Amino acid sequence: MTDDTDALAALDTRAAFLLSQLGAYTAQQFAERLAPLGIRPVQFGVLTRLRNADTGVELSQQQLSEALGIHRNVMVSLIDSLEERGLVQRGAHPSDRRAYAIRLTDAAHAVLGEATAAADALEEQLTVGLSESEREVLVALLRRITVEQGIAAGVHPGLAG
Amino acid sequence: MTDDTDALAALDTRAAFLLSQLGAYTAQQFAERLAPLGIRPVQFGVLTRLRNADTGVELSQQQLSEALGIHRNVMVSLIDSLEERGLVQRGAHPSDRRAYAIRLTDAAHAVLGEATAAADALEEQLTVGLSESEREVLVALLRRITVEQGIAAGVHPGLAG
DNA sequence: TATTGTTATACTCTATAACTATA
DNA sequence: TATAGTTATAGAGTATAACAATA
Repeated sequence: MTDDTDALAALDTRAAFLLSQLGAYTAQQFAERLAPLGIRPVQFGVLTRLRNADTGVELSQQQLSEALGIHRNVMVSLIDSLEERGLVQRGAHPSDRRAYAIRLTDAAHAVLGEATAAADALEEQLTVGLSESEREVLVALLRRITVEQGIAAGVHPGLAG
Repeated sequence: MTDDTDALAALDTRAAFLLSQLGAYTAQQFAERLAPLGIRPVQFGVLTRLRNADTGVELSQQQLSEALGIHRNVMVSLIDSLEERGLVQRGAHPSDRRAYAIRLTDAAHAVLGEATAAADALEEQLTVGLSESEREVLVALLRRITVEQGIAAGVHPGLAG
């Protein structure tokens, strides 16, 4: 075994490198699968957060920013793009005249369905070589790391502003 | 359980989301650990590739670009910055007068030692909650995914140009 | 006085094309 | 004719500061 092979093998035995490498690959693949729907992963995150809100609860841009770890300045153009795309509407906020109440349109629910199917397909693509129990072991280990590292559920650092 | 909790839990049961989330976090942590050394992850990749080269083999910028999946235009300023930092030198290429032979300096070997220590510390930080056998299971599963997806060993998509 | 949404600015990254010198 | 290195340019993304309206 040459020095070169040793060193390359060493990279592949580091969880840190593999996580970073696979994370970038996965994000790229997801972006490509979302592209035909006209949205990017960060916009999918906004739409998902809005869908997950309890019925009757009005989310402002500020609340969306905090929930997703995105700066409120960035949220402005993000909501702009979603509004132009016809996926959200800026409505009057019931209790704060400074804020907007961001609401999903019917078109957004349709797009969310297709985006969820894209996420399912990607999950299948990534774990095609694993048995169901292996997939569960992987997810359990990854979840334990996120908990240990204090990463909030559903908050993606790569989308942070 | 509310709709909100269901949906958040669902994100955390997707290997794809966890990989993307943890990958971004890991890359961020590594960048922060490298910052005191005055280099970024992509520069660490270049230095590592140079160190891994067989003794006597001269690597050109073009060869580095191909090995790391970075565009050659980007490699120019990358080598510029490493040269200004005193970590590499552009020497005459022995067999091609169009190309440079990129060589590591003594300072680079020192920095590589510290960077490797930083990578070790990050590996420890990420896997502190896992037993040694759990860490091995995780690495084995991640490696199988990279092989299945056709991701070349040591090539990081996030550094691609 | 603090907060919501907004805009402007600058800085970094990235993607593309084109140029030169050599092969 | 193709390749190695370089430069210029434009676009995207990000970070900071500041502003008007409202709390």
